[in-house]
Amino acid sequence: MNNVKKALEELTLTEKFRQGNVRLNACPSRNVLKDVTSRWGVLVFLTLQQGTHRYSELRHKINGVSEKMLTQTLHALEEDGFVLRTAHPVIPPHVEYSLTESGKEVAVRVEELVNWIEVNINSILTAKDEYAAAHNEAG
Amino acid sequence: MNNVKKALEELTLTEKFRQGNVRLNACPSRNVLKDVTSRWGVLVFLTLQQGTHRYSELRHKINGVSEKMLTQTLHALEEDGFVLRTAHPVIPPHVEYSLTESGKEVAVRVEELVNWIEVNINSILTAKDEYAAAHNEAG
DNA sequence: CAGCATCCGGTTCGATACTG
DNA sequence: CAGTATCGAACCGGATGCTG
Repeated sequence: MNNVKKALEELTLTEKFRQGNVRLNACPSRNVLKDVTSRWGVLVFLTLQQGTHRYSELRHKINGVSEKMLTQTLHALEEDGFVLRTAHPVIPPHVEYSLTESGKEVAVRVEELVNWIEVNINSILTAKDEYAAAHNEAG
Repeated sequence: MNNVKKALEELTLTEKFRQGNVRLNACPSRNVLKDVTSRWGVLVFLTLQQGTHRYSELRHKINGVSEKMLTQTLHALEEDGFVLRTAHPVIPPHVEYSLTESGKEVAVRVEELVNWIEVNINSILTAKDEYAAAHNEAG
């Protein structure tokens, strides 16, 4: 089946990455981009840009995120070198997340994008209404 | 209009489900943000920023996108008022997609983000390697 | 050429329950 | 508090058939 074939190709890719220093000509930036622009990745950047946060603080501020997805998102961004994880060996556990230097670079660009959308959300919604009306006039 | 009123009520309901919060202002932008930062949304912005494209051209340039997802993405962005769809009534069909003014505004910000990542992809990958090494030193 | 409708396997998401 | 494990639900993406 195609599935097997595809899985095999992906395995090969994974192994290339694992074995280390192979710089693929295929764009790895798309993988990083996927982490950054992921649903919760964006919100993590926005939140951490305002300073260091604990896990529970992130969970509280990023409304709607599940534990699993927050953990998963933080892991990915940590692996990409955008987020720094600092675990204090105390009981109860105390873990802090902050942006690295490169993380801050990304964050300002993410913020510019989000900021534009928030500023223009009203005209966007208006356009949406008009679009819906135009496509639903027979209603 | 009744449509607007009803849409507003539905929006409020959606907000309650999505956020469980009273802040009506923060949430619609999150929906738009989701469209913009979606996996293929980003690539559509980047491609259309270079000019008008036909459906098949988009499908060809955005490597890996399926027909269904491209259609779905274009619909969402059109509804948000970022993409303009122009269908020429000829046989065979000729449909062109381009960015609206607000779409262009978004596109430049998306491009800045992507551009930074592409420029810094090497140091990001290096960091990734180091991270993997540090977490895998036992072999 | 540019879609839409549908089915289906695979992946991802998210709530719950549980661990250290 | 900060996660992990698990399972059902939702979503993604390919294939196919049909339309104009």
